[in-house]
Amino acid sequence: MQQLSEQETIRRSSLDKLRELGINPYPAAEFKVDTTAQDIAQEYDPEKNNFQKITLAGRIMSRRIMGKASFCELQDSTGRVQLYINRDEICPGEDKTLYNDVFKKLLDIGDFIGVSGYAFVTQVGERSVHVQELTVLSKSIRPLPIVKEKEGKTYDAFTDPEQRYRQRYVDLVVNPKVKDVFIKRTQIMNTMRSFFNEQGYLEVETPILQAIPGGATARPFITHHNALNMPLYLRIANELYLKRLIVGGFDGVYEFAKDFRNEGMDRTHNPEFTVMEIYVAYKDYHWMMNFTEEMIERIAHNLHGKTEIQLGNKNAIDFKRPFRRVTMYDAIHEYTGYDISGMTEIELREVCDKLEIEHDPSMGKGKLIDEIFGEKCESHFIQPTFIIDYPVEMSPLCKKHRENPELTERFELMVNGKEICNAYSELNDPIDQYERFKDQLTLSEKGDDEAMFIDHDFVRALEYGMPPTSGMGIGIDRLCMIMTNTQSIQDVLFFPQMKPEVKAQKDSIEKYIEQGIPQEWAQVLIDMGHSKVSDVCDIKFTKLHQDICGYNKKNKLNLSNPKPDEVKNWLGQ
RNA sequence: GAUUCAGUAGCUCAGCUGGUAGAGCACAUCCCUUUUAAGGAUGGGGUCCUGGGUUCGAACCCCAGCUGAAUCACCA
Repeated sequence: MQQLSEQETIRRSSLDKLRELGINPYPAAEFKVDTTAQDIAQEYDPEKNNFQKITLAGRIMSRRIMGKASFCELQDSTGRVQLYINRDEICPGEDKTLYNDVFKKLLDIGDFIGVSGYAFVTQVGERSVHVQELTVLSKSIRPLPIVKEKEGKTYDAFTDPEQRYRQRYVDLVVNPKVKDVFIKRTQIMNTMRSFFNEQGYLEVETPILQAIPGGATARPFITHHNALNMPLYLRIANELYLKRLIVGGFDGVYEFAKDFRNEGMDRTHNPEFTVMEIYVAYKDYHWMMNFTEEMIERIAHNLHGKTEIQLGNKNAIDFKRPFRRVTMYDAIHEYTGYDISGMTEIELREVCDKLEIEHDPSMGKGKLIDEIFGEKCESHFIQPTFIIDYPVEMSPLCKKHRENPELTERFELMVNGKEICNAYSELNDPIDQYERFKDQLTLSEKGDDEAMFIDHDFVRALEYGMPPTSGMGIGIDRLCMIMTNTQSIQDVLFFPQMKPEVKAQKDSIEKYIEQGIPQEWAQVLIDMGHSKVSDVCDIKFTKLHQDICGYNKKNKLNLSNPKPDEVKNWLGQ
């Protein structure tokens, strides 16, 4: 057990004292709440004299204790409300324990309480609840960081990103704005759901553990199934499974899917992330562009009541339909001056050299074009723009362009210089699909470690016949970042991936005793922060003797100090 | 993976040129009151990230490491 801080020790002793008073600090019974902080803030009207018999519950977030009357702030899921607590009101009889001891001494910031009483307005004009009954609902034995605010200025904010992400529960309690982002995230997903459901499309679930990680180009996470004794991969996409369902006869299917990619982490990448993919039969990518526009416009509108969204303090983005549409070749022409249509791989390499774009022999035509676009064009598309008609090499699951076999019927939606959607007229020609998979195999042999695997079962499904279909995938996390104006993917994920918290390896007390150190002193050594017997033995016995005697005195342990020679013996020196 | 910056009390942070570790909030004891990041008095609380080095002396300088952040690279 780690050494407790003074504040933690005090809270634990408060816990015991509550029990001695016959108060269960963790009661089991339901506590019936009928009012929230928000109700009082929005609907309480002193003239109407409403909210005169109410019960609410939450955490104590601040206290101002005075003689026989106190104020504290109660925070529930909707916000905060001030409570006025009067000694003689909550303790009508002779026994003032509930106020003097329980409220004033044994309760702390962070504790959950339930209160009953009536709403009123204080002399300073703040809407408050006059408490008549107080119930302890749950004791907090670890102090919360205290954030205070006055006139819009925040004091002592809980800001350390590492702690905020690792202990999101604390972040949520003390930084109320954090909650808003996550509420909006759910609103965004709900808007999409109802948009799809209105059209009669079916929300489905497909496997996360896949024998062949398909549907995208990325390095997967690998795991192992013991009973089958075979490797399984966490999905990098769900595309191939959703298309199988279109083969099976659904007209429209969609899934909000957690995908996993074994790649770097940064402001826009988390190893697990959420993608929504939708597939609709008998449609093409033109239809899908219109559909996507309508969806995005509706999301923006439902969230903000308008289609314009301020990003940071520079770009305002307008999601009003229609979005601009630019072919990839035109985009490259626009920003580099080169017309690359019809160019061979060798010519493309020359263009890359002139533009000072790095390339290596493993890159095919598609990858080269992708590099040029990514390097020179992508960042320019701030307002929502569909980039359409990608080269065939970089889109192995996409149908060839109806007019130009070098291209595919694909679009990506760029917003604020970042891609958020990807969509195709889906490739449904099984023979073409098989050939494209084989091309991927060649790429992989050339050294591209992200090229796709061949999914023979998927080809078999296509052989049975898939109707013309258009599909679209959208990164929910990045969409949320744009829609909530946040800069980091960690801000839209409750629990972003972190490096594990490092815990020093500790030897147990038994190991100290085995070494020959008496139990009481072994405990002292552990309390002093020594974690390894071997390390302790390396300390000079004279120094250690001084240290432990000092510790004994300082902490008033009342142990009788050992002699230096005894310490020497413990350590085997 | 590279570069830069950072790590001091429960939280936010100060600590000058190397010389006895500080403030506000939180906590404890007390005073007082329908108060507003309440106020007043007193008090407790520290592995100055870790390990080496330089020095009479290191929170501070040097080296190495750990952790985090930002930027870049990788990655749709």
